[in-house]
Amino acid sequence: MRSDAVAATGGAGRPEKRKAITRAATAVFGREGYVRASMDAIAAEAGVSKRTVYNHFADKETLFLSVALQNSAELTEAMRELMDKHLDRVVDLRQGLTDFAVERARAVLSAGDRGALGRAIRAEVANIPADVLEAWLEAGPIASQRDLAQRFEAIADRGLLAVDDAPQTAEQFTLLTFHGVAERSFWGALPVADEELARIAALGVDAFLRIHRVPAVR
Amino acid sequence: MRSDAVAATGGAGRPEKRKAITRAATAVFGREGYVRASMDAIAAEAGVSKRTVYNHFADKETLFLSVALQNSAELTEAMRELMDKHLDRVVDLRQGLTDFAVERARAVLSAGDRGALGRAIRAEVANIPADVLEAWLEAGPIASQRDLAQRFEAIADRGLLAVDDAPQTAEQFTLLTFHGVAERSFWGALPVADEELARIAALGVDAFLRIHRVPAVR
DNA sequence: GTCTATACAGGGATAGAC
DNA sequence: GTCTATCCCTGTATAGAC
Repeated sequence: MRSDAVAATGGAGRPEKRKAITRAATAVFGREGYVRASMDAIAAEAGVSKRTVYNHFADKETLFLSVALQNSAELTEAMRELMDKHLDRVVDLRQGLTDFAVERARAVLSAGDRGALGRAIRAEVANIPADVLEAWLEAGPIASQRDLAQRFEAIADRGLLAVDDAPQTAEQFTLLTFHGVAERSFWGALPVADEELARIAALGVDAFLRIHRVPAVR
Repeated sequence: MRSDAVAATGGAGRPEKRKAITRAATAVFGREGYVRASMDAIAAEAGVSKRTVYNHFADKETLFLSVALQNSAELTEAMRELMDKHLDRVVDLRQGLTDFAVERARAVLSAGDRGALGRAIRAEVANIPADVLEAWLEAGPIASQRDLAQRFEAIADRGLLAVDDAPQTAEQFTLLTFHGVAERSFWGALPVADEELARIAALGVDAFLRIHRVPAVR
């Protein structure tokens, strides 16, 4: 893919049409993947003519990379809200972490096209220009992990957790509570039962707390 | 994809041609992914005519699913050898686990087409018939994890590790020492520096041992 | 009798033209 | 907004070669 694709076409045309196109593109790319998705299908799903699609986005690649970046930022924002809800002012740490783990997994891996596009990107990684991939990572997964690390730092400051390397701690938490389900469901391609999700979150949090338990005061 | 694809065509023709075809298919599917790979390219890479490819495999899908299953079994065998080497008769457990983690990550995620095909499968998961996917999982990831769980049980029997649920322990080990690199490299699509690999393995083993440390005898 | 080489029918895709 | 030029891919068919 070309690296300048994202900036190739500006914001011509009616904004609501543009929004319909990006929504449709997100859904279709998420369902079919980049190669299988057709511009015809996207235009049809957006309820506009194909000409209109090409009026807003120079080509298929531009459209894909554009919605990828947008989706990445949206998902990061959704993650931030989940952290606000479950990790700020937390009293029962185990409960807060478990709830966060469950809701994060559900948000990313469940049916909605939120996370589905992430699958398409992961599948196309080898064909995405390095700078766009970096931007996607930075707006998405990396930003979320950085955010999570900050929460852990705050929790450690309150004496609820033993943390010496916050980013590393956030990484461990994500591995133990999220990646198991992500792998099992192939990043949401296959459905995961809600109980399975809760079971894995609980086990993961348990292991996580065993690593980072605060030494008893004596 | 059709579910009977794997059994669709028998073993007609010269076996060495067949082998060349499967090797080429593994490489091309691994490089390009299922949709982008063309039967022309596979025939060319195998050094046979396209007609010969169709003589051995009914269609593109049959070929793909066939090499997928074969590759899965081969990878499992390679993993088994790594475990034999590093986890049987282990003396320094931390060292053995770390070496295993590093070599496993290298084997699956490094340039060779061993693990590359796994990427193609993960990308196509939504289009693979459930029973074939199950067979692939059973011959590959699941078999390896079961194997690893048995090693941990043996290690626990020797008093080197505290294990109460061996499959769960194997899962945690894989998450902590492998999935971080797998995710970072997008299952081998992007290169990973060898030092990065060693660093993550060491950190993962460290966390793992903290969870499963044998209580001191008193 | 299997393999090579090449050509071809049929379908579908992108992207542009009218 | 439809229509079309151009290309590529799958799978088959038709030649001849070891």
